[in-house]
Amino acid sequence: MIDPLQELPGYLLRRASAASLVDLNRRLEGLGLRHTDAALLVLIDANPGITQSALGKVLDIQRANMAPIIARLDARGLVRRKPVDGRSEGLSLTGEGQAVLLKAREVMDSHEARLVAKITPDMRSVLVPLLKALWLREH
Amino acid sequence: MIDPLQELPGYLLRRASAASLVDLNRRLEGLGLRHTDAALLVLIDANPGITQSALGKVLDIQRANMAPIIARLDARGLVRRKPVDGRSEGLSLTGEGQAVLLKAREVMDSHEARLVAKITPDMRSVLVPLLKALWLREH
DNA sequence: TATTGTTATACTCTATAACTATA
DNA sequence: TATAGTTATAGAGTATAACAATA
Repeated sequence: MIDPLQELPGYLLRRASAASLVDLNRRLEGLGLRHTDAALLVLIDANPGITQSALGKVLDIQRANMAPIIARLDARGLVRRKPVDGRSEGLSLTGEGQAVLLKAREVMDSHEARLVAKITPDMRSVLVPLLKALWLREH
Repeated sequence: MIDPLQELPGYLLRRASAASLVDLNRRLEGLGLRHTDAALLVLIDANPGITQSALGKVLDIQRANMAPIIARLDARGLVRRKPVDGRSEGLSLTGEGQAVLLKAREVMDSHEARLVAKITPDMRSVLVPLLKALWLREH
């Protein structure tokens, strides 16, 4: 089997990401969360009062797609909505939301640790700046 | 805005991959291909006679999902099927398929070049082994 | 029994358009 | 006019189950 894709960084990036994501979602299953839910809990916790649309901009999720996600977190009692002005609502975590976040952070942290454990210390030292650079849009 | 996700390699991996994939798919649009189609053309070209199920194993696409993808490439006249035994068919590129692959390779190569151009030479030297290592399943 | 290709189907994720109410 | 939230909907991508034909 000749696989010319094996030397393409873009392809490898995609496969590594997909594999990591499957792993993370599997491990979050027990908490009834998807990776996006976990990311949202982290962001709301770090920025109490943040709005749906601001969260959507950070995570590149459109307003229309944010609505049902936040509605679900709200219905589960993890998130609280408090009107900021007449049209937007500031979000914050409930006590239950904070408790779930704690467990989600454990899952995320061990997931990250497993990921980083796969590479050498040399690679580890450039990993974050490397991925941030790859993420940047060209102009 | 405090964003604790910015320091998580797994999160950055996902965002970098998603951004890169959107870019690639946009650039393949003119050829009427998705990134998966392009990957399949590359693999079929490099391994004439390969079967659907073998391709699915390489790309982690299930048999059930391969069927309509190959059927579409066949209907477009890019791929030819030749029975290997009574149940499996060896795939190869038609002349038209090879012509489209040439253009797809141009798109892919420039996409890869743009991606690699975002990072420093230091990072470049470890990029492929780094991503391969991240991709590996733990045991 | 196991494998190849296929169909049907359901679920998630994503994208667009349109509506409301508010600024 | 522009923005925040929402609803509806369509398109991908992905997952499982089941079937026929063949090994």
